[in-house]
Amino acid sequence: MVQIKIIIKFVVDYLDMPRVKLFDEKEALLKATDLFWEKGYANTSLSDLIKTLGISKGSFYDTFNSKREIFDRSMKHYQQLNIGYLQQLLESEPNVQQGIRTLFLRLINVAFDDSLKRGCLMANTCSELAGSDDAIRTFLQGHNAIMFDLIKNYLKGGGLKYTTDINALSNLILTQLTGMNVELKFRATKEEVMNASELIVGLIQ
Amino acid sequence: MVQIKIIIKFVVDYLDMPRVKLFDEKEALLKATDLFWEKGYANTSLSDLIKTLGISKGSFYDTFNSKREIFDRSMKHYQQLNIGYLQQLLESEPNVQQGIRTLFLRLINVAFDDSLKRGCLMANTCSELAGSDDAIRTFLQGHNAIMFDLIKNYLKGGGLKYTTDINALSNLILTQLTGMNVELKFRATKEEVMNASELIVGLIQ
DNA sequence: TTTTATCTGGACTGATTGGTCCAGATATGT
DNA sequence: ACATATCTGGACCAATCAGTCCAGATAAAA
Repeated sequence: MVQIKIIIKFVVDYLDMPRVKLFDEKEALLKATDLFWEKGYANTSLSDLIKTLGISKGSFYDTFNSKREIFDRSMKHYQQLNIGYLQQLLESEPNVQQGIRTLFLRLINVAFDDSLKRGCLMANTCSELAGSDDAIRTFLQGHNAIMFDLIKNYLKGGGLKYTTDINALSNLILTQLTGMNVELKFRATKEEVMNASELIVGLIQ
Repeated sequence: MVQIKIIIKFVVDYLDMPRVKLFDEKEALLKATDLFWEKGYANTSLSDLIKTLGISKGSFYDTFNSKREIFDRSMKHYQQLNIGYLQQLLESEPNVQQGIRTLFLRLINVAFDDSLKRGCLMANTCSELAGSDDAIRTFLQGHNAIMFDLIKNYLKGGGLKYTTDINALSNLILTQLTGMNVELKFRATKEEVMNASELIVGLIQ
């Protein structure tokens, strides 16, 4: 730690560095993520971005280079949040049936209570761009594979007695989550979605 | 019929109508539907439209008034196709378990073999616009209700012995179809999707 | 042939797009 | 005080956006 401080001091001395402090780049990325999540890629303009991030056009391009680049970074940031959230949820619930039930219920509650009806950034982007953009398609494929492994390994560790095809069940759960994220934009009540997801929960035994 | 011909002749005489024939409006609408389906609303430009429809800008605005209006008509046209297709499929299969299985399999095959990866126009529009456009949200809600009734009544007529909650099952099927339509844009193989849907089919007994 | 409505293609509008550039303001370590 | 890198805000760019308008071409019934 002392060594690092010495190195930093040396570099700073060497460059004679003024005005070192930047605006908070992580905070800006977080705001951008929220914006893309709400409006989609095409519908988010650069003037939207710099207004929301609270920085100037110059700083924006100095830091993020292009609209597409900050979008890619937003996607990765959102992905990390998503994966971390799922990991934490599954780790805290040893009963796998109850774990998946909670997964559904939390999504329903969060998505339904979101007045902006944003759904899921990954699902939205899949609908908007995966059909025409190879890089996006590959990224989403990778993300799905990660989510799949998390669910599958979780179920595998649950000592299920009657569930024969854990791969199929994992895919079923993931696809249902995707569908729910889309449909919750127009749903009037939570109950029908809850009842449907309970049918899947019933398969976990 | 004779009366109608007389009325038409009278109207034509009265207006002294020249150049009666229009370009094929239905065919143009079909092409527009395909285009919105492939590219989404925002990403479809007016120059895209008139190029694809093969008509001039003047004729376009004479006939369709605005980009939004032809989009609404495209949505309704797509909806009719969708509903008609589902009705026909269900009517032709008395065994409800087999009927739902066929529903899944056909979607998987059609969506997977679509090189344009268009998914479903309704699902795409839901992701793009339902969060911010009240009219679209209401329309999609209505469409979902129609699809729900079709599935529910179909299942109800199947004399199922072990299926207790037909409402929940109908919603489960619809949400799964939505999720599949989204995810099939990045899926590499059909099999995993098929195996997942078979778990739902297994609930129909 | 005349009449008349449709159709075409392009000029045009004002607004917005993503992106570049830069002069001047600002802040920080020396 | 000075040197210097960051930040700002706006001018500017070419391209595109949805939409308007219209003169001239076209075609069909009379």
